[in-house]
Amino acid sequence: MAKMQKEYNLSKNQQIVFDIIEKSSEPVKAYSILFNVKKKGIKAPPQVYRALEKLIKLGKIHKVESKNAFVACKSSNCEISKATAFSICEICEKVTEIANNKLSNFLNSFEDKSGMKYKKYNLEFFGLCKKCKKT
Amino acid sequence: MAKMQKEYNLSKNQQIVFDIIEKSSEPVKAYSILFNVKKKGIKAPPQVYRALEKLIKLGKIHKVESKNAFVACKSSNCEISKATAFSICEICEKVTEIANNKLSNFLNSFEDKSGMKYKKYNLEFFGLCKKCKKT
DNA sequence: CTTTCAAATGTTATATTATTACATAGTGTT
DNA sequence: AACACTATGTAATAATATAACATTTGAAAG
Repeated sequence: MAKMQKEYNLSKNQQIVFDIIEKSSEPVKAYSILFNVKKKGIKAPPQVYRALEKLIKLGKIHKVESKNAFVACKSSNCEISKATAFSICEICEKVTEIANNKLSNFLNSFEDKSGMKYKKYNLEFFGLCKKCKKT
Repeated sequence: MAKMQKEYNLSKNQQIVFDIIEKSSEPVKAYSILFNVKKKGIKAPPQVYRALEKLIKLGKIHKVESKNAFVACKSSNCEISKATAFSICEICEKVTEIANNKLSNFLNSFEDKSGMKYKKYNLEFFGLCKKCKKT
């Protein structure tokens, strides 16, 4: 049975920061993380930012640029992910990672006339989620 | 002869800020703008940020989220633009707005299973530009 | 022309986000 | 043990952005 893959060797601080982000149902800001981990001995911004940086490199979290906040990667466990797409509700601010093959195939193979080949992208869609559309 | 459309009624500060951004060949940061307009009497951050906010609303500039910097909209003069796509070179950091119908058509009509309809998107591609690829 | 209202401005202070710099400690080799 | 590499701790500060409030401007309506 396909149990979740083993957490890949995160260091102490990395694991602490990752746990906070993963447990959250919404994007978490760096200083909110910092506040929440004071009790665990992490006291200063660089400790948090260093962990965030590493977690991003590992593909375990993503930064939602328009919000300066971080979410755990849901689309594929522990894979290094260079292609991210989010949907963001403009009212309730809910952020959801989009996993859609048509979208990712299209973007991963996109080339424009500039001759630039893209290895990585970040896409943020804005609109109204189902719930907020009704009200 | 199709002369550039009249600048649509920008206020004094808005015009000053826009001129700086438009003349730059690269994305401009808010505090860089602030520094550059001190001589014109704009002295404090809110003056710059308010102008930026308005210019974004008007579609005359865009924010490059991953860089916290601002570029003039090149793809269509003076239109309110809710769909932005950029290519960003990871070495030289050159940022170019992508105007590509196939891309914009695809994204504008994209719908995912969440039932969310998107009115707006921002896409940032990362890679190596032609020049940097060679080196 | 003057009243009115919304938009824009000026100003001070402060909040939020992120990095630099440097010292120390752990971890896994050879 | 010696080495290199990664991670940690800590203080200070840089960079980005907003809040709050007073005032002015400019266009539209009476």
